[in-house]
Order: sequence, then C-alpha cells, then structure tokens
Amino acid sequence: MADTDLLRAELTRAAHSLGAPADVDPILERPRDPAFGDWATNLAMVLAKKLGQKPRDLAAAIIERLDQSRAGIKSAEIAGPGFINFRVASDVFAEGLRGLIVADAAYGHSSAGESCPVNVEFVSANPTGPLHVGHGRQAAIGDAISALLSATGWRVTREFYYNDAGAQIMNLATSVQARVRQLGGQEAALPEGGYHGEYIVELAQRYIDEHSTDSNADDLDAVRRFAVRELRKEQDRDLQAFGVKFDVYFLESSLYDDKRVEETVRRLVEAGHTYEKDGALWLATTEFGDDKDRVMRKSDGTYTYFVPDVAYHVTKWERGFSRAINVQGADHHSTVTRVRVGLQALDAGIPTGYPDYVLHQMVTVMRGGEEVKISKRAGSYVTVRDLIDEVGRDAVRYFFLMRKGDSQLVFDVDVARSQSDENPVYYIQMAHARMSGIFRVGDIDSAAITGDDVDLSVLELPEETELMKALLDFPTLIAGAADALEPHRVANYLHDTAGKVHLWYHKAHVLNEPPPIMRARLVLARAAQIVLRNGLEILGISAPERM
RNA sequence: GCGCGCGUAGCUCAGCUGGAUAGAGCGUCGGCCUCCGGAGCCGAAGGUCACAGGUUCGAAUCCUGUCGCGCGCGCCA
Repeated sequence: MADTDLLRAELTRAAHSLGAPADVDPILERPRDPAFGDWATNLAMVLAKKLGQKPRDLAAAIIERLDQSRAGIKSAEIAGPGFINFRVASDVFAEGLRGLIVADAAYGHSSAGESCPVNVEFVSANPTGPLHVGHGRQAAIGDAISALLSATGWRVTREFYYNDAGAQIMNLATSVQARVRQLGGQEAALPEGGYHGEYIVELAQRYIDEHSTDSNADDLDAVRRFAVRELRKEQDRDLQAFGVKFDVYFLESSLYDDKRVEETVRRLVEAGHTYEKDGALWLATTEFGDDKDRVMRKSDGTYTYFVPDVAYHVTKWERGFSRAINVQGADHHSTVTRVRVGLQALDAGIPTGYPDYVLHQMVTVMRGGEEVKISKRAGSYVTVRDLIDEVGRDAVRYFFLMRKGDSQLVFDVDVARSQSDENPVYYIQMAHARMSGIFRVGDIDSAAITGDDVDLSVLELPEETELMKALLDFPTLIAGAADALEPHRVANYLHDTAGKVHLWYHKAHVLNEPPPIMRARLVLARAAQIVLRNGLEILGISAPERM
C-alpha cells in the first residue's frame, strides 16, 4: 500500500521499454528541498551509461513513456544533472491519510517478518550488582529493536541471560561474607577484585537480619544464593520501573545442570577442532579466523566463560530461533568472534553470521557540566535507577535511543530533567498532547474520525503538505529502522515530525474554522496523533493526552 | 603493537545505505502571547564534513594511508 508502488511500477515499465535491464529497481526519495516536488528519482542517471545516452535526454524519454495518471502523479520535471522530480496527485495524499486512520494502531506495521521467530537478547547483567547506565542503554535499545521487529511481523522473544555460574558469583559471595564479618566486628578483608559498592554492605546487613543461625556467614553457599536472589530481585524492580519485560530468563547455571556444557565440549572435540596443551583443552579458533586459539577447559578442570556461551547459543538455535540478535556494550565485542567461531566449530549447520550483534558504545553521564562517575550505592558507576529516579522513565528511554548505537553517548542529566523546550522528549509528547487537546476542547471523539466524505483537497497550506508527507513516510521509516536494527531513526523521525506538527498547529487553526476546513484539519490532526502515538509506542515512551 | 567503533556548527548529534545549496536541538543575537496549552512559533549569525590521496557523471557517505579519541586484546566474564 506504499504510495510509491504505483509510481515505481510505471518507472520500471518505462525503463524496460527503453531497453533497460530486467532487474532495474527505481529508487524514489524525498528531495531535500520541497520546492523540487514530492518525490525524485535518479533513474535516468543510473541508466545513462548502460544505455549510452545523456542523462537528461534519457529522463525526457522516460517521462514521455510514463502514464502519469496510472502512476498517481500530476507532474514530472527534469532537474539538475538528470533527476526527475514528481508531484503526486492530491488524491494520493487523501487516500494515504484515510488508509492511515483506518489502520490506526497498526499504521506503520507490516508483515515483512512473516511470523518468523527471532530471539533478542539484551541487558544480560550478571547478578552481582545494580544495573548501570550501560545496561540502561541496552535495555532501551533491545526493547525498541524488539518492538520494531514485532511491528514488522516477526515473532519476538525477549531474553535475559543470567551469568549466575562463573567465578564472579563466588566473588560476590565472598565479598558479602567479608562484609557480614566486618559488621560483626571482625577483621575481614574483601577478596581480591571483590565488589566494593555500598550495596554489598546492605546485603550483608540483610543477610544477618534474616539468618540468625549463621551470623558469621560461614555457609558460603547460603550467602551466595541469598545475594544472587536479592540482586536479581533488585534488577527486576529496576527493569520494571523502566517498563521492560522479558519472555525468557535463561540461567547459565542451567547449562551445567542439564550437562549442556559438557555436551558442547564433547561435540567440539568430536568435530576435531580441539587439542590439549599445557594441561588445558583448546579450541583451534584460528582455523575460523580468530587471532589466537582459545582455552575451553582450564588446567584446573573448570570451563572458561566461552564454553557456556557457545552452549547457550546452541540452545537458541535448537529452540528454533533461525535469527538471534544480541545487544551488548562494545566492551564485549571480543565475544562476537568467539561465539560465532565456537558455533562454526561444531559443524552443526549454523550460519556463519549467527548470531547478529548490535553493539553500543559507552555512555558518559554529565551533570552540571561535569562527568559523573560515582554512584554512592554502586560505588564505581551510575545506576539505571539513579537516572530513572532523577529524570523519569520516558526521558531516560528517549535519551538512550536518540543516538546511533555505535557512537558514544553523553547523557546530560540537566537537559533530560528539564521540563522545557530544551528537552526533545517533551517536545514530541507535547505535539501529541496538542493533537489530543484539539479533540478534547472541541468535544469530538477522535476515534470516530475516518476521513470518509471529507474533502481533503482543502489542505493546501505548505505546512499541511509537509506534515502529510512526513506522516505518510512513517511505514517506510519503520521498515528501514527495523531492517537496520536502528531505533534511533524512529526517535529522530518523531522529533522532526513533531516539529512539523507544532508548525502546522501554530499556523492553522482547526476548531471554529468554516466546516469544510475544520473537518479536513480534524482528519490531519487525527492522523498526526496516530503516528506520534505509534512511534512513541515503539520506543516504549508514553503518549500523554495532556501534559 | 593488533582488532572494533568514532571524528560533521561554540556544545550534543542527525544525515534515509553514493545525489541537488550540509541538517536539528542547545547556546548566542533579534522578534511573536485577546488564540485548539508559549512545555510553542519566526528570523539571524555560525561549516576546509579531522587530514591527504583514490574510485565516478556525482563522495560527509565507498577504498587506501596519516593523525586524534573510546573500547577490547587472560587458563576473567
């Protein structure tokens, strides 16, 4: 139903009749300057060389062969070095708006994913402390990617992987144990590389309160179970406050319980890519492009983290996820090669690029013009909870999503918490609230607006045309953002579109205008409201009716 | 040293997978409140797209090199 399909088909037909290869795929884009028209194509320039003609001559020939009414355009002009600029027939806009309103909550959605299962793993924090800002960025990005994939027809499973089995968990347990003993008045040093955050002391105190028979924390296993359980609860609370829900929580420890780790080692050995050296078992990852071989089983008999990671991804594959996406901080990028290589070494028919990775760069938190590095509770890092408490869920989400993942992000707390025009998230929400306000003040049921029997050709202001174009671009934008796994495109689109909404709102009154004008503008207001709401929905940000 | 990412306005960043005169917000300067909410709108100034080559009709975008910043490079996760 894309409004460009007809035009593209006509262009293809015209190009073929001029001798273009069978696989021509005309590209249509919005000209930078709206004065050039509604759509432009570089088709003539692309074909000029192949057909041995001058671009402008070719453009003229293409236009001549175009059935303009069938293509849904009212004019086609040659410009510059050989662009063809089009103006669409006004009923194309009208039909687009009506279709938008009928689709309502489904507008922008598609069935491109054909209900294929996809696993999106994100956050995956160790249960050794509160979630930090990096986890926050992952949570926002992972959740938005999941929403984008759902909207484009994929069957999404949001998954959280708990590293609850490794050495760092023992580290946590002994850290808490030391704090318990300190609280009991004993000399007890934190272990090497132990956790220093204030939250460890809090955990120790609660352990004492709840375990009167073990006031010296001699039962290290009990301490471990207690600490992991409490920290998982705390992480769950933070994620809930952030509005993120997971479908599956996968425990690393279960891979040991189910013997999947050993099974994976066995299969790797069987596949013939392993060898023993210095008392350890190695995987020859260099055979698959890694820069050095990796240890699988240490000389002390335990496994490196890499083995359960591979075993874990085997379960994703075996659970039927032909597509898997991992959202991680760039500080983990070395695992990308290793996991993929490990899967390849199994010779199990898993594709080379499995799983997909979306890596995001580091986050810097600024307050008062200075970098914030310390959270009192967590010690060496700022927590997600700190940010949510200070600036609110919507602003935190937006700020984590407004930038491309692969550039570093500066989170300016002062801007995020300001309730003014400095703050882009309020700007977008305000645009939505304004559209809602029109219906509220006019006492009109927005859901009853259909656009049927309304003459939309009276929407003639340039601000109205620009707004309509933006609204009709939404499905393409969503498809592109989902395809590229780049939710920041949605954030930027919404900010841009909100600007067009404000502009129009300022320029054109809706209520108390002559009935034909008012009815047409109500349709536009309804369409804008739907697009803003659907876009915010994908980002996990609320769309308030009033602010 | 090697690998990955980044370098665009004073600051924070977009730039739709190679297109037309380089875009936004903030900041600076100057305007607009009988109004469906001013949490808004309009205008101005501000650029060697890090640098040097290359590819082609056409490069911020692709390739090579140099410089700078971040992250990673363990029988840690």
